[in-house]
Amino acid sequence: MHKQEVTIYDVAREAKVSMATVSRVINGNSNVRKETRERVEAVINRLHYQPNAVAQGLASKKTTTVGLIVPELTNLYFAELSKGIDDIALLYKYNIIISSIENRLMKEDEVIQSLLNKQVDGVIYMSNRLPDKVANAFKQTNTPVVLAGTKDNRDEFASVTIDYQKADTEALNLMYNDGKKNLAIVVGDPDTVVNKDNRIPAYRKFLADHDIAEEHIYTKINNYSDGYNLYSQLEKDGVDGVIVTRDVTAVGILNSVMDAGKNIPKDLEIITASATQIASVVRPALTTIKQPLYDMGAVAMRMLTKLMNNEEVDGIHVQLPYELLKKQSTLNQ
Amino acid sequence: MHKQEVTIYDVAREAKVSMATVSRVINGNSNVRKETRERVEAVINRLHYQPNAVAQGLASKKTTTVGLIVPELTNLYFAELSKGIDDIALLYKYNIIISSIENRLMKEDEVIQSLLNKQVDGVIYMSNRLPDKVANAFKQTNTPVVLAGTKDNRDEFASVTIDYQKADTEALNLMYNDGKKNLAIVVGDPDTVVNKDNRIPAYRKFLADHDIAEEHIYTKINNYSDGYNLYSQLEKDGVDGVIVTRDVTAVGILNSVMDAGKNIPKDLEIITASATQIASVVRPALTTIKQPLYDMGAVAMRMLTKLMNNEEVDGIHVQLPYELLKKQSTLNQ
DNA sequence: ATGAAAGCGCTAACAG
DNA sequence: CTGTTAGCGCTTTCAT
Repeated sequence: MHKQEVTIYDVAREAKVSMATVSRVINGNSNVRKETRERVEAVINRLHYQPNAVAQGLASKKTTTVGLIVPELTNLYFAELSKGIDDIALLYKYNIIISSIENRLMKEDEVIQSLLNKQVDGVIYMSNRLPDKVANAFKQTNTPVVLAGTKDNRDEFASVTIDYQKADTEALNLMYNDGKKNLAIVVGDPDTVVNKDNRIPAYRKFLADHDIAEEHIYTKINNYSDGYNLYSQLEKDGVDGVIVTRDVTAVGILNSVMDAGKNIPKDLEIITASATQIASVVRPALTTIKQPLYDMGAVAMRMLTKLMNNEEVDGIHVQLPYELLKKQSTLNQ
Repeated sequence: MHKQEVTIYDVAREAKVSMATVSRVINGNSNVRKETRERVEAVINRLHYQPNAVAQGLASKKTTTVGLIVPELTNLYFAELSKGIDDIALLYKYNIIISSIENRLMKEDEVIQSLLNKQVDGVIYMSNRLPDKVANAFKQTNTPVVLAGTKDNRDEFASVTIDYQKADTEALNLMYNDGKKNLAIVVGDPDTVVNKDNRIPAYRKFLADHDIAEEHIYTKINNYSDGYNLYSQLEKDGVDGVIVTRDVTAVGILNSVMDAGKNIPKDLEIITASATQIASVVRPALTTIKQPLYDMGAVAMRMLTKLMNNEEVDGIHVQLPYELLKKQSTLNQ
């Protein structure tokens, strides 16, 4: 970067006003006479002046930039959340610094620290774990944070989610009513708040409520091939209905079932807990708990703008409605 | 953002050195005596000092931030490119400001201008169109730009791509050798450089070389349902082999064919030109021109780091090798 | 090897 | 409504 060619000072000189007035014009401050404003604007256009956001940031202590923490870039679940975030960010003129934390090159807290050093005004956090170190960094720098599509057991961070327990219960119930009694749940990391405190308890409660003794919880099933390989186990365990948290995992199971010459949904019903595009284009199409991902992102970002401006927010834990979308991987259509 | 609690000045005072020396320590300048360095580092750790990147940016005129322009967030093609970019960016300690331009709320050049105002050190551009206004903005601000997975007819911007003409020719040839003589090409925007100057010419040349008179070029087919709806037309036109640029579009065609009770690849062969995960999990799996998306992103970002540091680059137009990956949507497996 | 001092480009009291 | 004056927190000559 070379020295900036035209600065606020040049505009001031050409328009025969002080920098302060130019600054007022830029920032839409109403305390400027119409004539003056127009004269300044004319000069701005003539010189093609563009304010230096870094200097603005240093002087005003606001960067109009928010950080986005995402576990993986190549996961449509986060991409769809991000889209909602991005639209609202654009609306409120915030830029987004995105940081994926899947990379083991740098530890998560270093990634977040580097974000904080950039003086972001706020953070949307989509990872399903929030280590103490990271939480402390947020608190120390007094940076507003909103969790999107995930939860934390500390109550202090705002969040936007769905009612995972209710959704899972409803999904299990659907399969149960289809006559499936040997139900299973397939998750990735069993220790995340969403899994440990919501999904798995809901599953266990369902079993208890229906006097089912045998529990089938499969953990650390993270991707397509994990799903594909899991089916032989499911078959061995006599599972006839399964709820899967990641849809690409569900597709792995789906393909495995079909390759084994079995039938979906007759031999196995599948319900996936996140409805990204991938769940709807495979055949048979997957019945899903349709989370309103775009809206969740949008609501999270909107809430963040309020927190950044110290506005009132009514309730920092928002739950949005989901929909149980019946497709071809369950019987009762 | 409140006033920063601990600044370089505090560290200087506590360590009994000048700000200049602290700055040298932070930036790894070797002109600091070992003892002094250690004393300063001790204070930095004790006070938990973190440099303010905004102030650094203003003073040094480098923000260690790059801009990423992406057409859509929810497209795995760009997501996989982005992952390669992100990994290399992390390696060289750059942050990424991502801007999607799918949003019609703000015009593209405004989005780019806002990025430039943030004083990004460079830009990776993934949109398939580069308007004059945008190109001029890049030139005026002297910001290095690398196009990733796309081309521009101006020769001035660096790019990382594959040889689209060669790839398409090879794909067409595969289908031709399978006995398919009524070949078609399906694209989105027909006026992008990649389509207009590469894919479509390659298709036409193939027809000419094989004395095929009838041309089937379908344009503005952008998404799953466009693809799904297109099949009736393809059938009417007697098309028996098709090359599709977007894989989700290809999946639309695929499902439409199957719903019509036809067979893939017997009745229709499909080759998709971008191998994202979605192409590999559907059944039948799609034969694809496998672009090395991750590598393309990584190479683009590496090249950008060189441009930002005024280092030598040998050739600003890089073509990476692709692979024609035969799956179940073509006969000759 | 270290320090003093002058900015980087802008905002924000404060005064008038 | 407008100008003056301090900074914001850091880097970077230029001396020494």
